[in-house]
Amino acid sequence: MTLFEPAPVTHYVQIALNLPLRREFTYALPPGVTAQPGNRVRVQFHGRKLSGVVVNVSDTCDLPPGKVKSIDLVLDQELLLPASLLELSRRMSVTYGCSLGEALDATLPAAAKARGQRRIPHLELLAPPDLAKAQIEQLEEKHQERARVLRTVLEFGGPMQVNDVRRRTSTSDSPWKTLVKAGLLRRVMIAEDLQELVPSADERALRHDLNADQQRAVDAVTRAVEAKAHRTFLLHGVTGSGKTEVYLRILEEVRSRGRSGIVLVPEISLTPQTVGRFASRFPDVAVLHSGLTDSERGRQWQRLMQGKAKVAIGARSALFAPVQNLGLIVIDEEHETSFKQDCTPRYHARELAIVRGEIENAVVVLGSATPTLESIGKARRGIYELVTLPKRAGAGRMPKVIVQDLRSEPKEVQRSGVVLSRTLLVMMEERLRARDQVLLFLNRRGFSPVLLCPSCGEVVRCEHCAVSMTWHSRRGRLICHWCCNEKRRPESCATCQHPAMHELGVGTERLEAAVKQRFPEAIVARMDADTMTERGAHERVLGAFRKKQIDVLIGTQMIAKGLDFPDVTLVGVVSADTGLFVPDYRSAERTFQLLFQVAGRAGRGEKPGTVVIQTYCPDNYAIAAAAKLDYDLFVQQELQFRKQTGYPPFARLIRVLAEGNAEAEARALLEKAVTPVRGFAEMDVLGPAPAVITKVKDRWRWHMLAKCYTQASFTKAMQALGTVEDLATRTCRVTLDVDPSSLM
DNA sequence: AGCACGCCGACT
DNA sequence: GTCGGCGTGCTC
Repeated sequence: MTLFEPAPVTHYVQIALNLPLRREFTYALPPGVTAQPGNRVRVQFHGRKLSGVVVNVSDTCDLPPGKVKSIDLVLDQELLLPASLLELSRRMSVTYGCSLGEALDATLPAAAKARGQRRIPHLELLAPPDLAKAQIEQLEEKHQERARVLRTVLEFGGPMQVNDVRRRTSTSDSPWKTLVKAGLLRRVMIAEDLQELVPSADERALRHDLNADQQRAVDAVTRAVEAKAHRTFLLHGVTGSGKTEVYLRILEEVRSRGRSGIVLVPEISLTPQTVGRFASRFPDVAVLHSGLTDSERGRQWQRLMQGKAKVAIGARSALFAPVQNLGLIVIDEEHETSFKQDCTPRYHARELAIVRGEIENAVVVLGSATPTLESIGKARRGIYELVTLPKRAGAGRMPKVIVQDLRSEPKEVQRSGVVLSRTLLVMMEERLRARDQVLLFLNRRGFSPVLLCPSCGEVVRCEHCAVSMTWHSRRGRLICHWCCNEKRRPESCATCQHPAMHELGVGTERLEAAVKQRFPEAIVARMDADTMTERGAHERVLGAFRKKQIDVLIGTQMIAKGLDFPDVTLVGVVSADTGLFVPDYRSAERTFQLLFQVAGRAGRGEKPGTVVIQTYCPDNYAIAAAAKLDYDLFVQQELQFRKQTGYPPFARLIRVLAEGNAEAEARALLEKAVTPVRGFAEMDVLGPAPAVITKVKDRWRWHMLAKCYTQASFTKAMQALGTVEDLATRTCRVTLDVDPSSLM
């Protein structure tokens, strides 16, 4: 027994809250309560209960004592955020300009936040379908939003998540609430759709023997893992070169050394097949995806933290898997845009993976058949180590590519609207006769993107957005692809009263009609956002295509990636130029990538494949390089362009976007936002300028772009721009976007 | 982000 | 005379 009781020491904790406030708050720990950095706690904040994360603990506090409150309680002691993930969140907040609390919120699994079965609001049709249809007609003229919401739920054919409805119809809460009040819809709480991602059992990843290139890749990465130092590898492997087998072997090596691995795949690749390939080799895989219930995700988290699972696989957010003793992070298809989060915190999982690799001395492997210029640029400068798989591993051969110059088509064909060249038509006929299958790719939905007055040249524009409206013939409406606004097709030109409007350009609807007319015997199906509104439509169409119940499949982006059908021997790219003239420094890269990926759909089986690329610009370097399936040729030219213009990989971009009800307001706000970075060294500022689409949903948009040529100037710019979001007013919003994925 | 406080226009 | 618009400021 000591003579003096130790004086009760009050401990203070710094708490990060999930609010757009770029600072932390100090709370006191009640006597007897302990907490450490990484603990989640519940606190009273400005009259409401919030949960936050402890980021620091100290014995002292320099705030006036009356100001400091005590924390309410420490939540789930056992789910302590590891120090490395706390550090990763810090780096995220600095790099992407969000608060630490926001970064931590992205890092913690939605799972660990609320326990138990989560119930999600859904909307279902209450009125009989006939009545609903009649109501849609009625609402169409006066209440567009309500009509859209009702139609979307009707077409979906079952309870649909409120959030999905809002996203699909581009509306707020009020239209569906009004429909609920009117008794047409009902809001039901449904336990989260357990789309359990059961690893497909028939997806046995057979242990293929590695070829020399694959073995070299495995050895190189394994050596780096062995060295326990951070390194980044860029695995450049053509389609079908067996990248997955390489990942699997490296993971085996990682696991056999008692270390763990994380595999990130693009959202669309997170399927039972993909997961099955990993699960069949690693029984201890933890699958992290959006379809998990909170409690299930919490369980996966526990398994990883306790080291019971050593491999985590998932989309973007699986980067934050709390694995023990991390050895490897794989980013498959590193060029995919879904690795960039498009809401706060706007982090890029690929870039953050490298940060995590640095923090935890882990190796990062970026894999792709068409690496981004960012990654290949770093590989060329020796920042990443390049490993190539130049040959296809299995039976498939690279397809033959034919470039069809549309300028040489007869004028009457060009004028007819749908351009299907003679070459493509002849080949389609031949392949269909042989009972092979054909894919036609056109990255534009609807019938025609523009309705033009042939007399005065006016086009039908959206009243709410600075874009033309797309004519959708099946629905018989003009639709704005930015705000979903619809309207009736005008009988005559609104400006000059000319009696007929001309359909300019080709979308998938028009293409479908033309193909059906030209090949009446063939079974033609279309896959785009308009035909895929029903539940399960995706699987149904792809299933039918696999069973060869469909001869020609027409589609947008949706069919460009990952489809693997052995009887597809012809792929037609109807218009390779569609994305080429979008005012974005990446338009050539996107075009090349898309063409390369689409070409990869042909000749996946024994039979050789052919790709026909139709274009008005056969000499454009992106198209010419894609036609030769020559990635290096494209990169060589694109790097030159990027160097001249000062874009990535020669700069890191920061975009600031202001959106306001009046153009002047957005502009003025942005002028204010730029001032702190004007005249900085080693960087350039473009703008303020109107955004490419300068008005969306009646909101005017201005932006600026900071091109930072060095790490130092980037850091400095972020310090200066860190607070721009605080300039926002009630009517004008400001967003900061590092590594922006779109400049529109 | 939320929420309170506070200052000027159209309504019982 | 009050109800309510949204600008401003603060949150340990």
